[in-house]
Amino acid sequence: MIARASQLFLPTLRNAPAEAEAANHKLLVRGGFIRQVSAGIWSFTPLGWLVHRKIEQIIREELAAIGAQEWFAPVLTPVELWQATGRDKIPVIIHVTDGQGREFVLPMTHEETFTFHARELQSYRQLPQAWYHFQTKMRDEPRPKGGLIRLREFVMKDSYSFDRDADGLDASFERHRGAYKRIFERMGIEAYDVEAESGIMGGSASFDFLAPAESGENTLITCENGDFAADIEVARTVPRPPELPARLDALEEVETPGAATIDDLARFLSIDATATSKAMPVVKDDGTLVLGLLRGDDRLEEMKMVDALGSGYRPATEDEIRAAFGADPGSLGPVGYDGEVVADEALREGQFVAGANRTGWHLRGVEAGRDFQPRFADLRQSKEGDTCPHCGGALRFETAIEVGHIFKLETKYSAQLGATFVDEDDAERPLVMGSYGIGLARVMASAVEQHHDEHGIVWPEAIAPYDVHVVSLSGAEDIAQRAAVRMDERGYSVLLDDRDSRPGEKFADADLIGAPVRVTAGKKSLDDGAVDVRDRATGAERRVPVEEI
RNA sequence: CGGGACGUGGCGCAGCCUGGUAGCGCACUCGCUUUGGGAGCGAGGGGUCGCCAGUUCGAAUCUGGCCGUCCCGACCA
Repeated sequence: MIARASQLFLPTLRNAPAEAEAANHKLLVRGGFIRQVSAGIWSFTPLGWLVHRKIEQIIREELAAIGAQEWFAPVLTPVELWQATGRDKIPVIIHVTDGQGREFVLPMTHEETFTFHARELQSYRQLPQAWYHFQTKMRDEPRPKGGLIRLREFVMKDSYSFDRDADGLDASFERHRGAYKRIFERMGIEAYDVEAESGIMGGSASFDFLAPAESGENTLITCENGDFAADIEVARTVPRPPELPARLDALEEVETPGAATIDDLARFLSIDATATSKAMPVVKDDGTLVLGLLRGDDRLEEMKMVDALGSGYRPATEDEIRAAFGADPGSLGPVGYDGEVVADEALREGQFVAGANRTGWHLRGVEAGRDFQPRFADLRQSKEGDTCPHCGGALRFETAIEVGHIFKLETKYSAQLGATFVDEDDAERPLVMGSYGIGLARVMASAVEQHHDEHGIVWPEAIAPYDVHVVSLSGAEDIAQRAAVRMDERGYSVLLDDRDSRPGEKFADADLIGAPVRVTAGKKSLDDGAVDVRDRATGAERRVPVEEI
């Protein structure tokens, strides 16, 4: 089909709105793909919806290829279904009440609804099943941001797999993981599947798909040799080896007046920060005080601490610290402390300087196992300078957008909602479930973040709103028309800019809108009976006779 | 929820400090000229200055409250 720009709503802008900061935000608004209605709430214009639908169709095709079946499940969901799983209490869930006082939830994902339907699965003979739909999701985001990156309302593709056992789930999970890789590859989006936190979804394992992008909210770590990729929250990378002074046979007290920070301490003792340790007393949800211990140059990764403690926590107050250690913060250490000590793996080998639990004093030569008995855990946050745990290669740290997340839910939802089946041995068992999401708007944002230049968007072919953008300049309308028809007949989607405006304006809009190929018909090419075909990505242009395009 | 910034026509901005009847660029309408990277001339249209109160003869401008949007943090399938 040939779309005529003169008849379309194509609201391109010369300037981005002042509040736009992220590349996807600026360019999608300027290019006329999206318009904001409220914070985190956007309309897709006809142009933007073309892209959204292309993304949707690629996802649909790849899910069909693994045998998943498309549904359409409602947004309005009786609250009782969510009370059964306890998720009605999640703060970001939006609740509504109808005119008769009935309560509903506007879901952020559809585990409850699909598990409700899965009650109709009766026998292992019907398994496995994989169901999905595209539906609007709602989240009461406290802080929407970054254009399409963090939204209060957005379309998600969410799938749910139902298996009879863990092996079945593993297979379903891997099928989805493979489909996701193909989806992002087809869309021209660089994305990595990395281990992730399961958060409030629960379940036994989960993987994020992270697309490197400047305005992303996650930090992705990748190895230069391509054998490692992880989210910083769970990454276990190799820290720089410590520079330790000569070993001591026994502890040695040293006065360190006024040395309250690791920097002070290292300078005062003329040692490297890697030869020190850092004490982080925290209080668990149950009120227990635990001493976290890190190497001096490391920072605590809070998600890891939660995992290590098996509980939420908060930093201890100064009063609690004095009561437990008898010293001020800044002179705390594990030696002589009678509570639990959780030490980072980096402190397993070697001797470090630690606080002496006596204000203004430290201990040299502190050695785990000899001077204190810690439980070891991975607590440190990966940082620049760490090396790859597989090959020792250099690591790259970059921000990334979470475009997909896949979970092994096991039987969490099926057990709570009574979705059971009868197995081969006549036993009734809960379905073993997985759930798999992709945020379409985030995919669109990622594509723009990864593919743009100073002039506008450079859409990957598979999700471009149009395949070809024909610029019709005055005097060459006929040849432009012929070129458009020819492209159309060859199966390309064509945007024909037949508006009565100046060449510069048309070129600027073509760059902004970002179709992969631009075809210009104007006086220059007219004499040759030709058009100029330009590649949006490279800018390479060549003159081609109309009959040959 | 804490910190910061901003709110003046569709978009970008000035005016506010020092109160006096709202302006610029782009866009829009009409006419003429122009046409390979955001044209020129002429004539026009469009704004409760976020909202509410207060001070004042008079408020876009000063004061108070509220709302909205963006950024940082908290939070985050």
